[in-house]
Amino acid sequence: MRRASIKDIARLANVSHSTVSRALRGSSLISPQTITRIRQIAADSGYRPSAAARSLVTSRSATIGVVVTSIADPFAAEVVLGIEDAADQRDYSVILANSNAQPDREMRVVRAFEERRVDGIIVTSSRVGAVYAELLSQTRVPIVLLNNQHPSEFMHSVMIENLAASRQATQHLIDLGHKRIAYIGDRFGCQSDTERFNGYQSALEGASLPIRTEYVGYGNGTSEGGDAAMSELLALPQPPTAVFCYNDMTAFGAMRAIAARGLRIPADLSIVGFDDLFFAQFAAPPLTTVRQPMRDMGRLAVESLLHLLAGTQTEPNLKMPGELIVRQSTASPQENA
Amino acid sequence: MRRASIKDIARLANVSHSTVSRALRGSSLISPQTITRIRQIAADSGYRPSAAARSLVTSRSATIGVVVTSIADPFAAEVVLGIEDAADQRDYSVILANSNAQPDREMRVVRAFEERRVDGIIVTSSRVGAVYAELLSQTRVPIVLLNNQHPSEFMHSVMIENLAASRQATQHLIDLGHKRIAYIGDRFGCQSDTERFNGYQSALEGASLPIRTEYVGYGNGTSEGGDAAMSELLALPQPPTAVFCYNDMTAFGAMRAIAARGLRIPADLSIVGFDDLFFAQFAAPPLTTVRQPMRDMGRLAVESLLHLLAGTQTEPNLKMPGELIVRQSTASPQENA
DNA sequence: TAGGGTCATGCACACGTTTGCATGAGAGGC
DNA sequence: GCCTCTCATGCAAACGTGTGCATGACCCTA
Repeated sequence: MRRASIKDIARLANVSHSTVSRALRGSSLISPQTITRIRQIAADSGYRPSAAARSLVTSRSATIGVVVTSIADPFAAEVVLGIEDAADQRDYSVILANSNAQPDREMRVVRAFEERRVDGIIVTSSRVGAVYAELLSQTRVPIVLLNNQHPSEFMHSVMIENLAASRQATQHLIDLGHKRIAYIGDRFGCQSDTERFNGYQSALEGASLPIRTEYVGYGNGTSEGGDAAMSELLALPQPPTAVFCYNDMTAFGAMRAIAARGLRIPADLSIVGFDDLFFAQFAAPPLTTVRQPMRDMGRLAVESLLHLLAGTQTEPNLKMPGELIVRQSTASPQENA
Repeated sequence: MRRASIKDIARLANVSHSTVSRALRGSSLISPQTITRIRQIAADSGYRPSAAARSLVTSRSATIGVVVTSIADPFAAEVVLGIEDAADQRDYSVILANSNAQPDREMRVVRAFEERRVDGIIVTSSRVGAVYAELLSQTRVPIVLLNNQHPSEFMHSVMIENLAASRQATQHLIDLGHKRIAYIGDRFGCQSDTERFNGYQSALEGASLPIRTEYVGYGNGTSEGGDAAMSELLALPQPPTAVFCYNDMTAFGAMRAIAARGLRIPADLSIVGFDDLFFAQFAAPPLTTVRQPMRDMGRLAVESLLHLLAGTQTEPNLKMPGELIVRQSTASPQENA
């Protein structure tokens, strides 16, 4: 059986379908009694307006498309939670797509978004290159990038304040008395990595500590990468006493490599992560890390997008502050180290 | 500027818009030359068919709605990854909605799905009660429940084989020589909890071990719940030597409670979880647990839904096997225990 | 009582697609 | 040369909603 349409309601109420349309939208053209009467009938018959028909005539879909590399990435999941929450409050729906960092998949995703006429797109932590950025910019849909890894001035963005946060995290290690501080980054050199490395470097320089190239390890943002990079650092003749990691996943891998060699955290080595994933507090020991306000960043991305849609003027490039969360993976270095 | 429509393409190609429609869909009514010519023109002008217009006439939206309690829940995230992957392969899009277990939010979600005329709905790990189930069953959209907590025969479902998996997990502890084995469940007594408890009970009975009520703790599926329940177990005059937890989050909380008292895992206590969340391997020590094939369950839910849509006959209630993953959180009990 | 003004409602078109049916052009058989 | 058949294409309606404009009822004023 067909779903009830606006015309069915009109027949039941002995009015024209335009009156029903206006009544349901609360138009001031319709008398209050008619409005309540029609609304009652609509509710009784379980009427649901067709979003497709509406968007066909209004050319707005009340839908935003969200691209993540993988929703199984806890960072992305938290961001999407914030996005969906903010979208829901404004009666927007969220279409989710995983890119898996596969170029062909990215293409399909954008195409699907265009066909569905999403009102806007939010892309989180994209690592895909210039080609994709160009593709995105060609589509006429407003776009907000969240922690994007390819700077592009013409788009709106929400970013974490990488430099200041990394400097603070490194300073924390310096304050504890560490002098041999390593950094495990992301070998693909995305923007976050560059900025976090700069913060690390800046803190060391501020403390007149040397930047030793052998203390700069290269992971890939995953635990495996952190494990491998940490293993190399530990094989050095004079290993570091503290390590600042590009992100928590890298830190988890590093911690595993440390434990595998029978070393203790923080007695033998201090570790600092970045993100404050939910699991950071359950690591052994609980991980000192920089908290990214992931949900708020998601919410902010939605607000930024809606401003873009409404045409209201706003700051296009938003920076959110990170917050250092000190737990038990950091301590002063041992005397004999 | 308006997006190019099928009529714009028709004008460019000097044909009627119906010919364009058929050509793009590859109808055999249109000559091959015309098809390639029209497709070329459409590609050149960046034409994207309007999903809204199409779904208006076909009354199919190529969209499935997914309800999760929270996408930040790692279990839900993995499931959704599988869902989105399978959906993408069939050219379906996924609309994601978080219920946060709030009844009013549930209502809004279902309403939004109905308005968007989703072809089907997948609900994962729903804990909401009979009212919601009734609401769901009233909507005429096909529904597949994944690890649902309220048995309802009339709907399709994908479930983990709780009983067998729990029995196996408990048997693993029995095989290690444990005799005082506790279970930390979910106080809200959802279906998964009941089934897992039954598996635990069945294994103990098989080994002629007594079921001691003081060894049945009540968490709530979160780490806090596990922490509290474990604390009570440890306060017993004769604490257990092994604990089987309702899920990994509960196990993480239990491990924290154990560590807080200076006890060691697995020397003093063995712990088994359920889910095999990504983080289980990084716990201290890495957690022995039952793996749920979360992504495959998500994929299967999509296939089940599409069968439902196509009207093809299939098994409505699918059960997936769990797999015991033995890591380092379980060992034989100490002699003096 | 005629005219103007306000208010509530209806008419008809538009949005972009799919699809049943009609149409027109050839080709082939008688 | 006419009829029929096939093949490629066009016409027009339909899906469900929003909205500019017209319409009709009613009231008020002169």
